[in-house]
Amino acid sequence: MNNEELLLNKIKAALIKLNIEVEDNFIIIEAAKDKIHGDYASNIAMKLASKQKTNPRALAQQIIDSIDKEGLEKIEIAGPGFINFFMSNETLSNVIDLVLNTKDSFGTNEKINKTVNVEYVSANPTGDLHLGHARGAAIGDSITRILKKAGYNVIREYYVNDAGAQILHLGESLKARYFELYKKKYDLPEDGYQGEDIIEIAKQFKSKYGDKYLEESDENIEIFKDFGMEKELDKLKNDLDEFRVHFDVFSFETTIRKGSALDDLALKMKDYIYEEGGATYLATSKFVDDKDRVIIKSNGEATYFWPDIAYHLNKLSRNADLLIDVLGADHHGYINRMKSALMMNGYSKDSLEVELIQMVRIVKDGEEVKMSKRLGNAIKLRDLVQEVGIDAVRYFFVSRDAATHLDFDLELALSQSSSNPVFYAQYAYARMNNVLSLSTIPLNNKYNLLIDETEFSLMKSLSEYGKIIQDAANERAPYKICNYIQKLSGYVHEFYAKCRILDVNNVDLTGARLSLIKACSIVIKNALELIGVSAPEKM
RNA sequence: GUCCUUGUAGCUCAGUUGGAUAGAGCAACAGCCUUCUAAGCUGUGGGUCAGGCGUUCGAAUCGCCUCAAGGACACCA
Repeated sequence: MNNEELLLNKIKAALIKLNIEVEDNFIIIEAAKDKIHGDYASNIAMKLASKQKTNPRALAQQIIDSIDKEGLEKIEIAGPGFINFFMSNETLSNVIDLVLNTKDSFGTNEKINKTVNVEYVSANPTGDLHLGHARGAAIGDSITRILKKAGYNVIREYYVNDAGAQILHLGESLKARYFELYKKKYDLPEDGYQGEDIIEIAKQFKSKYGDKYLEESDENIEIFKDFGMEKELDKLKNDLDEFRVHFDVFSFETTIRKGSALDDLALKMKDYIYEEGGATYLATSKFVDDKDRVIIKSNGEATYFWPDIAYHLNKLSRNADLLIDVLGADHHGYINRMKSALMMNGYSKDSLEVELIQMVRIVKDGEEVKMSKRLGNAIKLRDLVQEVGIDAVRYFFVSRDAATHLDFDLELALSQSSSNPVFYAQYAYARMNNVLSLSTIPLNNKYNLLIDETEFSLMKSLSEYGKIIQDAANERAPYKICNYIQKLSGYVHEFYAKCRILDVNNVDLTGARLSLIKACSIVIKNALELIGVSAPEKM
């Protein structure tokens, strides 16, 4: 039990004694900003005063009178009616043993019987991942790690749109490059891909098939499509793997559309489908969309929306209680459209949640760098990782709320300067690790010797970890983990600068301090893992 | 025009779901290494929380209006 929970239970018990009933989440315990106000504070008396027809300070006094004071140094009423709690040193230090005993599972919440399917990246396998994908990958992956830590069952999923025009262009582009290798001409489509990678794949195609597919006719295009996609997808998987982003399931549009799947779906949803001007519409405006959407164009082709509905239903049918899509911010209009379609099938509006990732603007020399995937001159994830390292890229991309625009300053990212906050945290970890490895003094639990202000800051900060994970999970907000890491690392550096840890003349204090920094190193490493950043033993 | 996101120190951003004197980092300035890693620490300066009105014991946070920036509003993906 952490300090907040301890106090919450105490307040709850006191309120019951006073015959006041409240919901658990009505009671708020917050860490005091100023030491004068103790360690923790609650505004419960002020929140309840008007309901109880009394004044806040009087109610606060009543609560204090009936509260169990074990583990507390003292309790005070302050200001308009705050109750300030001063914890005993022993209570504060409990967290050290808790961390040392539970190790990596510290901060893990009890299993929640809920399965969340998180879909992210889902870039078409027609080229390399660029920075926009990278932010989605970093955030999506971190969200899955945090949700798992918070106790959810998580399915990490990638959707491949392998049935559309883009893959056809890929096949044609590959075919053109393949023909080139035999000095033959095959017209590259206008929207074809020009990247170098296609030439490379063409060579692989040649070494596998030789000159077997040199006919001009379109009949063999499937061979090129499949081959190209497989190679491109392998590349994406490799890049993502290196970026520490992994998936449990890859779903393919062609599989979703197999056989009569879409026709069956149309039959099932027929009450909401109508034709107008040659096109087929879905009446999404009957639910939460502002207008109806085309699902089959007048030329007979399905829009992307239509198989996407089948896909989302497929995900839900696979034992998922909640779907989270991590998408680019340009998909804003997509949200209510898809929610409406799911509602038509009896799911609630909240069965789908979309995390929009705002654009990454790339700035160089004070000017925005535009990129184009087709022209092959985009800044690739792979290149960036090579320049600045995986840790910096991953940290940088999740360090802010997904909904805010991110200016990625190339010079800043490419220069390995100390302004990168990831070093601050890793350095804190490496320092502690270094001390632990140098010491021959055994760890002990004489925590009553830990009385420095910086030591209490560390203990309180450790105690907060579980709540931070809960918050980050509930709000799908990895940046909250970053903020926590910065705060805890800061306390570590302060402590390190102020308190000498190793002292052969004071084995008791040294042992207690070693226990404390061991606990800190466990939590920092753990928190860094949640955002996919490594914790180096040495720097 | 409608909708979404954003607006906090010179810059980049936090702000614990409405709490006490609004905080970090970078940048500037002044200090701290014969002792565990100075990629660090300590201190100083820096604010009309875009603006206005409202809600209440209490607002950066909630509501309405105005202003500004970016994005979305396809038989594109």
